[in-house]
Amino acid sequence: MAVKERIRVGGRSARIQQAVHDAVRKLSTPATRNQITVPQIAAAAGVTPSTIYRRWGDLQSVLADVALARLRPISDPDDTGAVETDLRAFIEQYAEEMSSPVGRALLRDGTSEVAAGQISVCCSYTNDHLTTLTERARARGETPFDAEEVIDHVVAPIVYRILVSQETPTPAYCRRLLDRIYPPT
Amino acid sequence: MAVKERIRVGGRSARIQQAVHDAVRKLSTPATRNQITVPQIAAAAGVTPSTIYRRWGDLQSVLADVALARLRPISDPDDTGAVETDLRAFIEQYAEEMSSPVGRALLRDGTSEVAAGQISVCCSYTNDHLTTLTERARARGETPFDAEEVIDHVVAPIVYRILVSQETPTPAYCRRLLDRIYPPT
DNA sequence: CGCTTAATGCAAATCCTTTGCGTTAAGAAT
DNA sequence: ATTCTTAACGCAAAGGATTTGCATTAAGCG
Repeated sequence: MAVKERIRVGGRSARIQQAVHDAVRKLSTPATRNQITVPQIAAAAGVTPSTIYRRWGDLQSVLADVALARLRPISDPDDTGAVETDLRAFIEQYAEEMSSPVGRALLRDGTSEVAAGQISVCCSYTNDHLTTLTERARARGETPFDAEEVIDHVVAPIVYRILVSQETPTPAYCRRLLDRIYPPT
Repeated sequence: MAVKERIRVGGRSARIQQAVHDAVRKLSTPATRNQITVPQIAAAAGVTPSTIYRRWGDLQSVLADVALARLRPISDPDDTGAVETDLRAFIEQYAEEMSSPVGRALLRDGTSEVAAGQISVCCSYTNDHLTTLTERARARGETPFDAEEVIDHVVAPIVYRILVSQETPTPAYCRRLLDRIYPPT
């Protein structure tokens, strides 16, 4: 179930959302992560379970929401001065972030939105970041990379390893993937 | 939770397993897929819910078990006589199968297996199939493809689309990916 | 300041899940 | 074939989770 759009952004509503997010983070130790329940979160956040059910729908959506909020800070990839190094830096950071237990959980929660055919937000974040890099490149007068190709042949393999085959993508592995986009001279 | 190994394979145990599988399939219309409950399955299968909980642990595991049983028939990729067409046929079938609600659910269930560092079953199926194809190629005296490269640059993008960006990988898209392994002459 | 209404709290009702215990039937031994 | 052992099952009660109706609170607005 999707998270409700919040018409009212200020005051109590925002406070409760914050309290719930904090509660989830506090309860999200690696050991207990799979046993979190809505009533637990509610108790830790000082609200009633029904509030959470009404606003988020189910546990999965709460976790996904928190996961997304937590991914947002990556938003601004470092500006290294050149598009190739920008992309390499971003991908390395992305792989490291997503490989961690937290990142992995975030990835899982972010992709487990079940309901409608709405686009996964954690996917559009990645798209946004890549777009930022290409625009930056264009502003510099550089030839930008093909974002779709990077998604298919760099991001996708990294995510596949993390999510499916349960291997950790090493920096060396990431570099090898990137060498397909920017062949070493 | 993993499905219990069944020590007793015949008789009542097998009958119930079959009944539960049939019940899930019968209840798995695209519309109702997300609202199936264990008690529903139990009722349709003519058993008590506690039986299902004890044997499978939770709803997720039941669905995963059924999904796996349903995907097993893919096991033997068609033999088209040449390694390239073998791979192309397999990938196309794989993409189609995994794009379906059932396949998608399997991928999800496969990745949501949290417990130990055990390798995901649906991942090892894929590995097995690719190994089958490479061995077949070798037996024919052909040069086999690099399985890891196929995973990274063909399978991974397909899975990423299904799982993360929620697009359907079209046959044309799959062919384009495969053209990187076998460039069109 | 008062009005309107979305969001929350509370509590009851419903449904899902777990668990203890007696029963059934599969598989092995006689 | 019969008996024995025990895994798997059914039943029912207990324990949580989820849903829902209704009263209350507090945002946002004129």
